Amino acid sequence: MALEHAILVSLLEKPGSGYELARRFERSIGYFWNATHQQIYRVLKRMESDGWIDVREVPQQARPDKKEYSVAAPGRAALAQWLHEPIEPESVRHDLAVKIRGAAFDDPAALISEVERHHQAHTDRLAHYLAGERRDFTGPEAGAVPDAGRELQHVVLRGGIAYERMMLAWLDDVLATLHRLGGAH
Amino acid sequence: MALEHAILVSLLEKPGSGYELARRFERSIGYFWNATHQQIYRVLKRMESDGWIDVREVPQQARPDKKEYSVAAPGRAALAQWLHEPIEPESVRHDLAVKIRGAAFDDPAALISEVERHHQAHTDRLAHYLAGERRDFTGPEAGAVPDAGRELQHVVLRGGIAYERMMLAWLDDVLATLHRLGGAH
DNA sequence: CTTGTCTATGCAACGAGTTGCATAGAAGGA
DNA sequence: TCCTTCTATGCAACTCGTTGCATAGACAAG
Repeated sequence: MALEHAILVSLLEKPGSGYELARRFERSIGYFWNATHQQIYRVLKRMESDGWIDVREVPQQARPDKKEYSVAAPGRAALAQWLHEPIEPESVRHDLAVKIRGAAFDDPAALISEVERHHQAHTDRLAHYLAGERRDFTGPEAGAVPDAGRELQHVVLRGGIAYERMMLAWLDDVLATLHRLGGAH
Repeated sequence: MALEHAILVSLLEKPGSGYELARRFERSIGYFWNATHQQIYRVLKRMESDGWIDVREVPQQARPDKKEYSVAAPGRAALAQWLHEPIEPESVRHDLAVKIRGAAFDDPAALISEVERHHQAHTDRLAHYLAGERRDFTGPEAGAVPDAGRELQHVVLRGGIAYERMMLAWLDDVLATLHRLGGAH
């Protein structure tokens, strides 16, 4: 229900086409809110017909023309309203947690390689976040003049980093547990 | 796609009715995988017609009769198969992260009370987890005889605890950032 | 020269998830 | 007495999300 709002934020940060939004959702924003290009195109259509966003046809050479979207006044208002509404604790879906509890009824040791794969994925994502932090949030200007947008993007990124570190520590705990159960067997 | 599997795990841990499953999803399991009673009843129907689970009508006094479900052999097999399939890094939806980035285009200070509400919710959930851990995973037998199911439930619970602690630390960071931006204003 | 990848947009169909409503008896409080 | 809450199940309608497929030009590698 908040894909519209995620798109509004992304377009306020920088106008762009549906395709570009889809790429952003794959990279930065998608780590906190994911969406496929189909979803994005459909929602952009609706937002446009609701007057939340404006379109501009941008002709290009050597590639198809694109439609660049930017946020209109009603879209800004809709975002402001959403920001003032309370939201509920998000609904989580931890497949891995379900699998771990399920492993009690199968072979726990068989999960080890799966958990190791996840460990690797989180290691990669952490490295990606840290590289982004070094690139975008270090240097002399950082901290001198407080830019709200920059500060807020940084605190969200710090959240991503904290999440990945927590996950890695937990996955180590899970692996140790699985090895213990496998060995006692 | 894995609600079936979450239900299978829950029914293997303890058979029960749709209503009981819905309550479990509200409490323990729902912190890692949430579902409404409508979804559960619908999926139970499908699982029953697929032969994954068995039903038993249980008459009761002073309350409506219930249908107690338990896992049949094909259900166990389906779960085992799923456990051996790799799963992708779960898709996340952090509304709050979107709101925080969106606050750059509104009043950051207006988010403070919202973030404080989330802080409170996570404090409560952490307390709930810790109480559960004290209740179910302490005492003389804990650690002496390694029971796989118990150990695996405990490691999942430790994950929940680690998650809540990480969130609380991050929300403190977010609050400090919002206060800094509000004060500089 | 064909195959594959990248940009760019979109339809159609299906499956998953949400919301509102309905039933119905028992228990407990205002 | 009436109102609400709890147990227990379910239908209907709707929106959201996913998957498969299609188009189409440009470019690079084999």
